[in-house]
Amino acid sequence: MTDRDIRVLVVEDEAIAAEAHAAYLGRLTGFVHAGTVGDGHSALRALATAVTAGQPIDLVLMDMTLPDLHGLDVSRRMRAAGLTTDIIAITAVRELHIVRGAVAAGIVQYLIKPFTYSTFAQKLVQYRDFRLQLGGLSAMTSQTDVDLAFASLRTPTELPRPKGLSEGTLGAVIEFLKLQTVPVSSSEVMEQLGISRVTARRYLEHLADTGSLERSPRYGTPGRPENEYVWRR
Amino acid sequence: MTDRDIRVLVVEDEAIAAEAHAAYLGRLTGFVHAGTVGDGHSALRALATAVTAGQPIDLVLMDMTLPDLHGLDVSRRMRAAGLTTDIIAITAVRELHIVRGAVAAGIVQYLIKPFTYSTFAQKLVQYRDFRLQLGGLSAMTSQTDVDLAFASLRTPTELPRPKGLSEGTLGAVIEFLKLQTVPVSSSEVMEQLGISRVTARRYLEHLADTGSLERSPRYGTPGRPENEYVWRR
DNA sequence: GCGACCGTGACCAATATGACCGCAACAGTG
DNA sequence: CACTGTTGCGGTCATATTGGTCACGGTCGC
Repeated sequence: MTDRDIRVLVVEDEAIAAEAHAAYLGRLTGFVHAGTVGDGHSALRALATAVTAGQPIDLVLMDMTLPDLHGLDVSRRMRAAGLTTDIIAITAVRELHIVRGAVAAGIVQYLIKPFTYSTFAQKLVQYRDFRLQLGGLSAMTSQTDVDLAFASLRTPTELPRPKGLSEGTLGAVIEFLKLQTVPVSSSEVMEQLGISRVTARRYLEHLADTGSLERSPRYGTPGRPENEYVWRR
Repeated sequence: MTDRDIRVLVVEDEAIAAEAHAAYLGRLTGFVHAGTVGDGHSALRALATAVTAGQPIDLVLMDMTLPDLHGLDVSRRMRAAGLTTDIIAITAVRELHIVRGAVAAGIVQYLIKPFTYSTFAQKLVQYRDFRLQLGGLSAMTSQTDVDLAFASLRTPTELPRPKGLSEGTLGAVIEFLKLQTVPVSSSEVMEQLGISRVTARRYLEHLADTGSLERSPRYGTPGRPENEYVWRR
């Protein structure tokens, strides 16, 4: 299913934005810019011809504010036409009230303008991972497997800093972890940074939950296994 | 938006299962069982009349195997009719290949039969939280807010884990077993994962008891027969 | 003085260890 | 050939050990 690149159609009426999206796409591996259209009806036509040409679109980057139709209407018409193409919505802040309908229309991701390249890349990489995970779904039989696949689509990589964590300490912990080449335990973080083990764990766990850290138990010694952490990339 | 109960329509052709779902619903606060239908066309009719009666359905628990239409078709027709009702799909294991289309049809959750009450409750509570979060979204303006709302809908559920077993170790053991093509013994798991034989056996036995693993004794060598385990697909 | 953040210590949980038990293969004896 | 003791290895259990977890209280800044 995903042994080839993901073909992406950009639906955006502003030429500058459309070019930016295409350029962003070019910087990501696994994606191919399959074309750009400026309004809803053109999008529907383009999707149909792509199917008849044997090169169906896999993903649509759809701006919600189009000259003829609303992006949500385009999505609904796509569904009515039987298309299962995935859609990532691009919307301005003032249109947030349509998030609700977007879920029902089968929109997989939501990008709020203006966005940076890293945000854009993050969302598309998540989508790519989701497809990869679904690709191996034939062998999956459990609720957990499906949950995991869905989760890879909709987990924010950047949680806001919860209560009990301070900016300064968090920065220090991150900085320390980035310098390490081998996994470190909470005790080592405690020693090196001069903070208590409990505090060190608070920050390490938060970073692990948000996906910045890889967490794995360390065995071999008697006693409860100790978690060790590595900075991801 | 969510200052009232969530009205739920059960679409299920087997009477026993339908009753079970309704009963489960009754045990959850914030949900109201708005009716039960046994096939796709009845579902579409019921949804339409609910709208004209001024009491629209908020959520459909849709079995995928229906006597007249496939649940996925019913979902598509709902979208084509302009309904933004949310859908939780209920499916058997052998239908897993339709997960892909389900996303595009705007299906928010996936339940695999047979499921326990706790799994059921977990999914519905997640959905309720999602609605609550969206309800307060009018004042929100950031990408993070939308991400959080979406995440509350699709976070991975951790499988129930009896005492004495840790999340990380269980995951490691499962991962290792999935990679094996031939049955492995507890000693082999011990060596490869660097854990003690006793620990390895605790996890293997648990997985075998819950049905994830096939267990059989291995003879031929001197000494007490050794159990060997295979991941069950 | 109030909230946010961190430390402390008691308690809980998960693991390794080692002694002991059970089972099957093996070898020797009748 | 049958029976029996021996041997070797994995399963089982109790215990020690260590880190994780939680609730509370202190301290610092606003």
